[in-house]
Amino acid sequence: MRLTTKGRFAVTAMIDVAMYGGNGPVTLAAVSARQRISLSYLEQLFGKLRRSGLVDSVRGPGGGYNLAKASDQISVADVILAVDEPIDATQCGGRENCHDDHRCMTHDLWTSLNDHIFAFLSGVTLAQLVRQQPQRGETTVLQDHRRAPAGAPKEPAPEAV
Amino acid sequence: MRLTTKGRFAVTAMIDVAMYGGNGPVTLAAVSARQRISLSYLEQLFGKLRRSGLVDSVRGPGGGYNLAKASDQISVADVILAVDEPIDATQCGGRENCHDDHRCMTHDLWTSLNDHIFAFLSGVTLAQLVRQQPQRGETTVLQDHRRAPAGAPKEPAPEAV
DNA sequence: CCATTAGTTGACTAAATCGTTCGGGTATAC
DNA sequence: GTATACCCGAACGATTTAGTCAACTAATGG
Repeated sequence: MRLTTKGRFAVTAMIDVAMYGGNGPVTLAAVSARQRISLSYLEQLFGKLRRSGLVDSVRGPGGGYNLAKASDQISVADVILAVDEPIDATQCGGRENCHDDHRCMTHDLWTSLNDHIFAFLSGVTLAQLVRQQPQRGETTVLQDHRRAPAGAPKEPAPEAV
Repeated sequence: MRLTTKGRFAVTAMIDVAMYGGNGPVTLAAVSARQRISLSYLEQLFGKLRRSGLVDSVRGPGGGYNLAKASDQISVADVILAVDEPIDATQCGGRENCHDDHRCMTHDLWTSLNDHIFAFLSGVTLAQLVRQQPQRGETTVLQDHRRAPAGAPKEPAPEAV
């Protein structure tokens, strides 16, 4: 399980679709405007989300994206797995990587870690996240994931662990 | 909390120091040879680990690195935080990023996520990891984190989540 | 039918990060 | 004073990130 900003973008966009998808498909242009994510980047992400079966696309005017499943059936882990490719192919028991025939020392650690994080993220659904949102009427901005400019004052954000 | 292979390298190396540091400092050259990590990369990582107070260095012949604290006082989270810079400076309550005065939608999600992962990694100490290792005599290879070659058969590793 | 809307695809880019290599320093033990 | 080992920084190729551009296809509305 890799954790980058890419997954955050995808989750943010999916929440947006979940929130605004009540009446008809949500267009990526609308998501882009609301969440300040580049349209083309969203296209890339939703291409993966669609191929992973998390969203359905409707082409033509009035088209856009719908969640393929109910929002309580889509977990954060699903979204992140769809867009973030797996971190590592080095399976220790395997062939080329671990030389000699020694067993990988950190194998158990990372297996356990991955399992734990995955379990946690699998337990968080889009529905839960939507429910947490303050239901303001119009364009609720989620979060700007863009990196702060280099010269910005660097007070440590408590959540930026 | 960012999760990349960089942190894995650092943890692997720290486990090596914990295991072989019984009698005197451990040289990075030895770690490099045992764990197949580039010496210069180790130097970079241990520079950060030293500045974070996780290891002490001894210069000159017979020198090397010692753990600055007992191995049960150093957590995986400590190591990863030392070498992996924080993923994101976008603190939602903040200035430039979230426009208007809306609160960040995913703020709670990522705070909770970070806390959870951080708590998990904080609970895993080097001592626990060392204890898990099969105590073979000589050079126990931990794990080769290098990416598998492009053409390799892509059977999905169960732990590569 | 046909123009418009909107998804789909692919190539291409700048920047950042990753892992590594190189070349020089500086402190210390022998 | 020389070998050892930490220390520092520059540079590099490969990969990932985030974003742009352009061409294409499908479906709707008039």
